[in-house]
Order: sequence, then C-alpha cells, then structure tokens
Amino acid sequence: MAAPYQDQARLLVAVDCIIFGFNGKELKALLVKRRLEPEMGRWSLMGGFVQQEESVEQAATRVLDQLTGLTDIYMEQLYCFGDVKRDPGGRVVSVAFFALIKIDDYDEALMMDHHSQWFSLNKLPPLVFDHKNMIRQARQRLKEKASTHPIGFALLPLKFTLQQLQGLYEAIYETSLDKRNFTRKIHSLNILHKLGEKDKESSKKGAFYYVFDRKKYEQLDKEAIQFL
Amino acid sequence: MAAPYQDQARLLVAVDCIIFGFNGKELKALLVKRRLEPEMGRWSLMGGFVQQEESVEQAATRVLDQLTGLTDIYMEQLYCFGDVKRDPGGRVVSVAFFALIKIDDYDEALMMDHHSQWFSLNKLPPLVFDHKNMIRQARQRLKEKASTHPIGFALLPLKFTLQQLQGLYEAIYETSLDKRNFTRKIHSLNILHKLGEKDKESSKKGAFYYVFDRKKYEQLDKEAIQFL
DNA sequence: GCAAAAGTGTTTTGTCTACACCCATGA
DNA sequence: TCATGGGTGTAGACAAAACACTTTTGC
Repeated sequence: MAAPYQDQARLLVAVDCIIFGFNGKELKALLVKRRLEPEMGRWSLMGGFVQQEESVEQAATRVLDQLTGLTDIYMEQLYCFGDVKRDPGGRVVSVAFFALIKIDDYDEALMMDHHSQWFSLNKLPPLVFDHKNMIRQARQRLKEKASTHPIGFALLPLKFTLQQLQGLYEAIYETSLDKRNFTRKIHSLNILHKLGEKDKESSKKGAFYYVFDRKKYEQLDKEAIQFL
Repeated sequence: MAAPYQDQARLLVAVDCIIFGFNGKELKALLVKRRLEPEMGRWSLMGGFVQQEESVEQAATRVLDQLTGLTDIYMEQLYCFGDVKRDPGGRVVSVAFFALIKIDDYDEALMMDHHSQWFSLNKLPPLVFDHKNMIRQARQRLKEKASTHPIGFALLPLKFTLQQLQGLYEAIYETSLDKRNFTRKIHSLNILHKLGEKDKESSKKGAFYYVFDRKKYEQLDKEAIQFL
C-alpha cells in the first residue's frame, strides 16, 4: 500500500475566514485587498491554501494569526464550498471559517499592513468569487449560534455596559429588544459580574461596567441553552 | 495567469456519507465493507474521491446514487474533516454529508451488491479512520435540525401512523414523549393529511394513516420553527 | 432646572407539561 | 368478553412579552 490512492485527482484546498467585529452599533466584517491573481486588488475574505503538513483547522488558525496577530480567537468551521468553477484561477475547494474578535484589538497599524478594512455588513463592497455568499451564510450561522450559546461576548471588550451588550444582540438579531426583559434574562443566566466602575462617556449618570464570568460562560457554551 | 496557484499543495478530497434510516423502532446507519487499502474489508461509511470536474456536492450525490440507486434523497453537508493523519493511506481531506432515506427503499439486492448493512446507532461495529466521530456528529446535527425543521419525514414511508411518527421523534431525541402532547403539537402545525385508510397490522382497532402536506412542509423547512 | 441615559416590576399571554379514561376491534 | 393499541381534554406551571416611571448628574 505504498500509494493506495495514486490515481485520484488532487485539488487545491483553501481556507477563507469571515471575521466579525462589533463597534458598539453595527456588526462589521474584516476584508482585505486580494494580493494574488486572478482578481488581484479586489476586496476579499482573508484566506490561504492548506499545506501538505497542516490540518484544515491549523491553516485557518494560521491565516487568522497572520492577519490579526491575535491568538485565542473564537473560530468555528462554517461550510465547505466546493463548486468546480468557484475560483477562475483553478479548481479550489474552500473551507470557510467564521471568527469573532474584539474590534479594538485590531489596530490601525495592522490595517495598513494588510490593506484591510472593516465594512458594515449591509454596505459590503463587491467581493471576489463566492465570498459574499460565504458572509451571508456566516451571518446566518452567527444568528443561530448566538441564540443558544453565549458567543457574543467574544465581540465585546473585556468590560462593557448593559447597553453595549443589548446593542450587540440587537445587531446580531437585527431587531430591537426591550431593555427590561433583556436585563432580566441576562441576569438570570448568572453570567455577569458587576464592577464598581462606571462608563461616563455615554451618559451623565454613568452606566456600570460588567465583565462576564468565564467559568459560567464555558459551561453555557457546552450546554446549548436558550440564550435570548 | 496561466497557473496562478502552481506552487501550492494539492490534496486528495473525499466525501463520506452518513446515511440514516428508521425501521419503526430504531435509527440505523448504513455501512459498507471498505473495498480499498488501507483497511480493506473493515466497516466504513460509503465514500469516494471528488473528481476534478465535479463539485463536492455532486460527488456526494454520485456516491449516494451508486450505493442506493435513489435520487431525491435528503442530503446536507455536515462538516469538513481535515486532520493531517486522519487517513493512513494519504493526506485526504474528507467532507462528510448526512442523508436521510426511507429504509424500505433500500432493498436486499443492493445490500448484497455493496456488502452493506444497516446498524443500530448504539451497536456500531468498529469503523475505519474517524468515521465513528463523523457518525456521532451527524447524529448530533440530526437532533438539532429535527427540532427546528420537519426533516424527519424523509425517514418515514409515504404514509405512516401517528405512532410511527412519534416513535421516530423518540428515536431521534432519545427520549419518550407524551402521546397527547405530541399529537396536539403535530396537528397544530397543519402539516398532516389524514387518509381514510387504516393500518391494521399493529392493532385490532387500526390506526389511521397520514401523509404530509409537501407545500406546508417546504414552507416550514425554510422558516425554522420550533418543531418539537 | 432640564435633557439624556440608567435602572427597575407587574400584568398578561401563551406555551409546555403532567396526567387517565373510553373506544373499536379481532381473537 | 377481553386484551390490545387508538384516540382524546384539562388544569397548573412556567416563560415570554408588553408596558412607564423614577433616578442621577452634567450642563
């Protein structure tokens, strides 16, 4: 069994990363200017090819790290896009991943280096290949996942106000929520710690900062509860 | 741009199909004896390599058709398994699909031809590679999907009794359900048509057969309602 | 003192759950 | 006539949704 599969076709396998961020008002996606032909210079998801000696997940992690310099990013496999003609440059099967990062962790310097930019999800530029479709599906998955797992926290700064948290869920679900019902529900999950400190930027009275309880968070992440 | 990606690694890409059936009591998975080295002769999911000129989905459809002779099978992409050493025969990235078929449509002759066999999900034989893990994930996905979409019908014969339907959901969720609550819930979805005919096999009184309303079914399939 | 956001409870509504008896029929 | 599965309703618990006023403070 030296080469049991030798007659089979070999294909290029890529990963593409849909990176979401939240600026306090809107959900954003991080896009880059493509550096390769074909379609060089057009807006694209960050991607790369899977190497012989790395797993598909490792490839996605590597690509995310190259772009953001961040480790410990929330990342999840989305879907494998395998149409024959999806990439005019060759037969490339792409495995899409979606990632959630704290938008403030991704700074200006990195954006300059990679010619990358945040775009509001409803003001996306034209994108290469099937990347628009990938983003659409990632958005859908984020909605579903956020309703049963507390992954939204990966998009917020370490400390945040209830208003920011509510705003995030309103952005994810594309709806508006009742402040009282929202507060009650969140508190019933026992996932937040109230800090002594207040955010005075957005109001005169000031709103308390919260952090989330990582232990409880991880437990809920496994359990698939009804989140909101 | 004759060969823009020429320096990149090329990998074998396979599809593997987790095929579920329901015999009225238990969920089953359809397995085959592997025909290739390595691990020839051991139990395996039905799979095959993605060819140069077919999409990943087409490959899965082709593999399903080869094994079952059936078209119009419910099929859904599950996950891409991309570990470097998952297949000792080479670097193979496998895209897993799960499929639901009516168990009676898959007859003895086909089982003989392909050395295939139905196995109860809790009595699976040892399987090659990561196939056991694939089945585990498929089972999980089936549970989740069935709770928001009426896909369970793909596992039942065209006409079925309420008892059969309830038994199916009990098997999927691995729980027992209250007959009255179940009946009420199903009827409230307006998805069933009661036939004049009765099944007299399993009781003296006889139970009415039902068929499902394809229109309503397709609508619910899109909408993601709370099913059960 | 007033504008602007923060914070807090109650009532209503609907959904999910638990639970038990009569019916029709073939043997 | 009796054994077997088929079919049906109601009450209580719980969760979700609707809804408005008071508090704080910087200007």
